[in-house]
Amino acid sequence: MQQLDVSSYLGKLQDYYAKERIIPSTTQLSVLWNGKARSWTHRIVQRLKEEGFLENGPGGRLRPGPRFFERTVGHRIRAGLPQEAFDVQPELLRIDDYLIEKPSQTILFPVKGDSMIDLGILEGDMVVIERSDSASPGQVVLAIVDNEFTLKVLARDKEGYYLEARNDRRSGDYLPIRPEQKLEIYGFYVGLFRKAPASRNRIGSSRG
Amino acid sequence: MQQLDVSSYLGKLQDYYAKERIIPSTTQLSVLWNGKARSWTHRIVQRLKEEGFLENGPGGRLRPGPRFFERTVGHRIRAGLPQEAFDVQPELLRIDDYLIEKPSQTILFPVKGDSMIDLGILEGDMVVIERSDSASPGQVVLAIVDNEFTLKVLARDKEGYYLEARNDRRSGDYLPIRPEQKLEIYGFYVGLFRKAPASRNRIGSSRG
DNA sequence: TATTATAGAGAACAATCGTTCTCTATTCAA
DNA sequence: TTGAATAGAGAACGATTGTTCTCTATAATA
Repeated sequence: MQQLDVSSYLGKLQDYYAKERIIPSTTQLSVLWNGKARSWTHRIVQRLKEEGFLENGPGGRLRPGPRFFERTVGHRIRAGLPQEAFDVQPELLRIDDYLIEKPSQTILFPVKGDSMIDLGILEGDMVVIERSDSASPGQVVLAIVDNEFTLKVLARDKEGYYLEARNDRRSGDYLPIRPEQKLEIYGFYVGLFRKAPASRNRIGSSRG
Repeated sequence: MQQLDVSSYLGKLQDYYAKERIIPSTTQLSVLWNGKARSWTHRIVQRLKEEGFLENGPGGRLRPGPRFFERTVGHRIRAGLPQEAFDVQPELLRIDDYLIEKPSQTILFPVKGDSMIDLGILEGDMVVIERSDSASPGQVVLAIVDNEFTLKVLARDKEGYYLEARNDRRSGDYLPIRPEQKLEIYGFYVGLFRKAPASRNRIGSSRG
């Protein structure tokens, strides 16, 4: 009548995955889980699948399921915290996987200037751009204007497509850009990442 | 005498992996690469291994190699010609390595609220936190207040340490937090990443 | 023209795969 | 004490695996 404690098996598997980046086969899992029989291993795998930690990819191979990357902060470090503040282990999740859907059509771009600051896009950020010739109004796009790349919001009115900045405080400096002929779009914005410069963090604690 | 263009094969494989989170078997790769013979597929895989895009994990299975997650970084100025990428080698970057220095001491944390919006940290962003019990004034820290995690700027005055928000427009809503006893710091902010929700992108092109 | 590398087909190998079956212990609750 | 669930062993299945052969056809080079 007791519950099968699947978590110790899962823990070992997660550690293995963090190191090898592969879900092992049943045979190898048996070894990893202290040499149990393959049939038994298979049964545990079934449980992990039912609970969403594993799933079958194409070809019957195992792969991480949606819950595989979960881990609770409280459990690991602060048992006292009642809050279910679960986070994600960076060893398990690749940020890359999270941000990029079509690697072959994705390019990273460093952001210049503060024209998109209202969308939380700062100078020095790296934006993730998915290549595309076209986009919809309202989308953030990387366009080519005067032989330079520029990140702006695509907009449209009766006169056609144009580009808008997103910086209310300096809206006078960033007037809408209307192309002379064709508006050339290079791709659209799908995400960004930012490394906080140690220096920027330390800039005084006084607020304007 | 011509070079085998392995990059188109690699691109398809990278796209597949981004979707399925598995490197397929030789047989499946043959299908993915437009139905080539298994022996030929195997030869291409060998090349990808030589170049560091793939490698053999335990059990002979394929897994992503060290170069598999490299992404190209564009530069601001567009090279004069419509065709980019001639003999100039593009700069490559691995997002995970860029953001995370100490994986075992790093956690990812989802941002709640807009209290740090002036630093470009928005609701729904994932912040990269490096564990530490202490921090310097001016640093952005993840602290524990009232049994909840909160991301704020660490500050200090004659009365001691306290936490500040960074939201000028709603500064009245985010008053400095002064702990009753000890200020408990969980770690400090080293970066963030953000996936642009498709819906957020489409929110109208009109500006307040 | 002869040569060489690319691009591909097809067969064959032992090894491993996931899965299913039947058979024991052990443990715990009714 | 009985029954049922857990925990595990072991054998066996056909399918798929990675790999290695040998054999063509094409295309570019020397």
